[in-house]
Order: sequence, then C-alpha cells, then structure tokens
Amino acid sequence: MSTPNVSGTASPPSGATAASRVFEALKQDLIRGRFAAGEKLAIGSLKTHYQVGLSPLREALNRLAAYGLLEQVNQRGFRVPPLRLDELDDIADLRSQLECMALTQAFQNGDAEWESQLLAAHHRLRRADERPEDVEAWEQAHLRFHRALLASCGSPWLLRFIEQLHDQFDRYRRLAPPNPGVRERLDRQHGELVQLAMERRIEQARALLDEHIGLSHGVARGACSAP
Amino acid sequence: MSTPNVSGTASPPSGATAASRVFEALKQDLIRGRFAAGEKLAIGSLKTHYQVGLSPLREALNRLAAYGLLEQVNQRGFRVPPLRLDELDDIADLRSQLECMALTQAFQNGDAEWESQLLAAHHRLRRADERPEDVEAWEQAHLRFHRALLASCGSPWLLRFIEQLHDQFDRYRRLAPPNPGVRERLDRQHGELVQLAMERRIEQARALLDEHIGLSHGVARGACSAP
DNA sequence: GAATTCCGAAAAATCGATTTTTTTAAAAAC
DNA sequence: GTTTTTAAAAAAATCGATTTTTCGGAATTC
Repeated sequence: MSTPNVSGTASPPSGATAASRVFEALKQDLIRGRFAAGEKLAIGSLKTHYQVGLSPLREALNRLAAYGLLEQVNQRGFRVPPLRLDELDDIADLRSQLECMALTQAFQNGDAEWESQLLAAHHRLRRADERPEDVEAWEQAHLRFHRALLASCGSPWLLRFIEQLHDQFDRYRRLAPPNPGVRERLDRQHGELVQLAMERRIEQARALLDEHIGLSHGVARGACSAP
Repeated sequence: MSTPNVSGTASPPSGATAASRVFEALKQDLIRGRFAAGEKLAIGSLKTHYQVGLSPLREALNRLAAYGLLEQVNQRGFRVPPLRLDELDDIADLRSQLECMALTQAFQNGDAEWESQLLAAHHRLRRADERPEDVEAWEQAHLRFHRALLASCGSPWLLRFIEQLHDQFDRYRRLAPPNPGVRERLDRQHGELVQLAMERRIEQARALLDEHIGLSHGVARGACSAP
C-alpha cells in the first residue's frame, strides 16, 4: 500500500464525519488494490496512515466488513479477502444476470432525461479515454457510465446489489495485468450500448452487455493465481 | 420496544465479541419490529437496554446501517427506516426474481444431501406449525426452510442478497396484521415446494415460489400506511 | 523428537471522558 | 406577528487509556 487517499474520487465534499471519510478512503484503496489480497490489516498503522482515531477507524472497518470488502473474524481483527477464481466467476455471472435484468427495466422506464444523462456520461467517458495518464479519472467516468445506463431501472435494491457487485468485480479487474487490445473492444461496446439504448433494442443490448461483462471477466481472471 | 434479546434465535453461541452480540440482538429486534418505523434510536438508552458500552454498540449500529436495517445520517445518528409501500414492492419483486433464479440452480446442483436437508427442514417447520404459541420457533424454522430450499444453488453472492432481502421483507411481514386464512395456504405451499423439488419440476416450482412470495407480499402490504 | 504448557509481547476490544455538532427554546430584532 | 439571533442543553462523534484475548517462542513434559 502507498500514500493515503486524501481526496478520493467520490469522497463526500465536507461536513462528513471522520468515520465516513476513512470509510470512503479505505473503500477506494481496497478496490484499487492498495492492500495485498489476504493481508491482515494492522489497525495501528491504519490509524497513522489515515490520520484518524481508533473509534472512527473501527466503525469504518465494521461498515466495510458488512459491505463485503473486508473479512472480519471475531477476536482477530480484519483482513483483505483473498482473490479466488471461483468467487470472481460467481460475481461476474451474477453481475451479468442482475445488470441485464436492470437494463430491461431501464429501457422500459427510461425517459428523455435518462437518455440525456446517458449521452453525457458517455461523452465524459470518451474524453477520459483521451487521457490515458489519469487512470482514476477514467475509472470514475467508467463507473458513472455504467450507473447512468441502468439508472432508470426503478429498483433501488437491484441497483444497490449491482453497485456492490461492481465494487467487488473492480477489485479483481484492477489487480489484473492490463490488456490493451481488449480495452479498445470494451470502449467500442460502450458506444454501441448507448446506440442500442436510444433505440430501445433490448435483446441486442442485453446480449452486448452480457458480452461486455464477459470480456471484462476474462481480463479480471488474470488477477487470480491458484484454483 | 420491549425487553432485551438476551439469547436471540440465531445468536452466536459464545466467544463472540460484545459488538457481535449486540449486532445480532439489534438485528433480530429490528426485524421483529420492536422499534417503531422511522424512530430515531437513542444511543444512550440502547446502551443500558443491551448492557454494552458505547464502542461496541456504535460498531453494531454501523454494521446494521451498511446492511440496510438502519439509516445513518452523518451528524445526526441512526434511525429505523420507515415502512414504504413502494419499497416493499421493490423488495418483494426482486426477492421473487432472485429466489426463482436461485431455485433453478439449486434444482440443477442439488444432490441427495440437499434433498435430505430440505426434507428435514420441512419436517421441523411442520412440527413448529403444531405449536402456534411459540412464534419465534416457527419463524426460525420458516427461515431455515427457505434457506434449505435454495442452499444448493452454488452462488454465495446470490444467497447473500436473498438473505438480505428476506430480512427486509420479514420486517414488513411481521409488522403486518396476521391473516389466518393465508397462513394455511402458505403452509400448504411449503409441502408442495418440497414435492416439486424432489421431482425437479423446475417450471412448476418457479411458478409456485413466485406465487408463494406474492401471497406473503399481499399480507406484508398491511404493514404500510401511507403511499 | 514431537507435542504440550507456560510465559511475555502484541493486537483487539472495550470503557469512560472529552470534544464537536445539532437541537431546542428563549430573547431580540425587524 | 414573524423572523433572526443567541445561549443552553442534548446528542453524536472522537479520543486516550484500560482490559481482554491472541500470538509466538522458550521451557517442559511425555
């Protein structure tokens, strides 16, 4: 792990509590792979690293464990979940299923405002594509694009689960060795998804989204070592 | 709210931390509706009620908020989520979808051990049916039956989300006025589900599970007041 | 020689007190 | 008469210290 995440990409602007700030910072650092998989977290060093006291830090760790980004064992602290191939497959398969479900509903409920937001998110993503040096900007734009695609689905709980799976998935993907050829194909699919969304071609869009996640899944598998 | 949950139905036997104990107790009390919907939790009185210090109590509250059984607003504490009809509908619809998905996989992967556990769980549920005075015993047997039905689905993340939705759903159902006629129909459906599971009749089973949840959904709607 | 027991150090969990922020209600201003 | 300001009280959040439990290695036993 490296330097503290002073101002993360999606951190609350201000007025937040220390617990919320360290929660967001830790969450981003976990997804970005700044801790080794399976590593046991040393609370003492986290305290100095994130510059917070014990109480807010422990509250943040408890939240992250409930969210699934940490494993908690009762009298022996917190550890970063290991990267397991079977778990990644589970996450990716379920992500495909849930996102296709949400996509169908999003197409049905989507209005002009949704279309506009989707176009805007796609434009931001393309602009971020042009600056490969700022990985974090691209990652944020990418996340927001996928959110915008499903935003109009109308089911808060479905979106919640998809977000959770996305965070899990990204931890694997971001730890995997980069694959430039695939990256371009993925980028092209984003544009095609927008096109299909505008025309409400649900079946083609579902197939493409499934392929999109499958392609990313293949890349992410590179993060796993053993079984 | 009433007396403290000294030994909840599913509390860890021992060796648990104070935070884990109060988490389990609070979780059960929230699902059982021992707090008013929308109520703001007074941390001071929770401390005396559950006989724990501030730190483990706050850690438990943070976990419950991350799980979705509490709402947390940054500088103003924790409150019990209100009961909203549109949210219940969302929970019930998604529960149907996810459980039918899991059921299909459970039928495909289910082996003799799964069948045995399902029969055992069903038997326990029928025995609990005979003692209507012990509501908690029936509730536990019922929860375990539904777990056993989907246990062999093979997707830990799907089961996790289903469990979470089930807890959300039960909070509504248990606050709704009882409906004796429906109760008998629901009980009969459990037996039919076992029968269909043994014979792997997936389509009929999916339809029945969907109907089962829909029926319960109708009852649970009685818990909501406004829109 | 392998397994077990017994320390001492390290880490996790908890407690009690302090600080910060919000809420409430009264007083003042317009 | 309504709104704004102010001050006190209450509640939330945080800190530092204490207690409890686990971990690792040396000494002991079988």
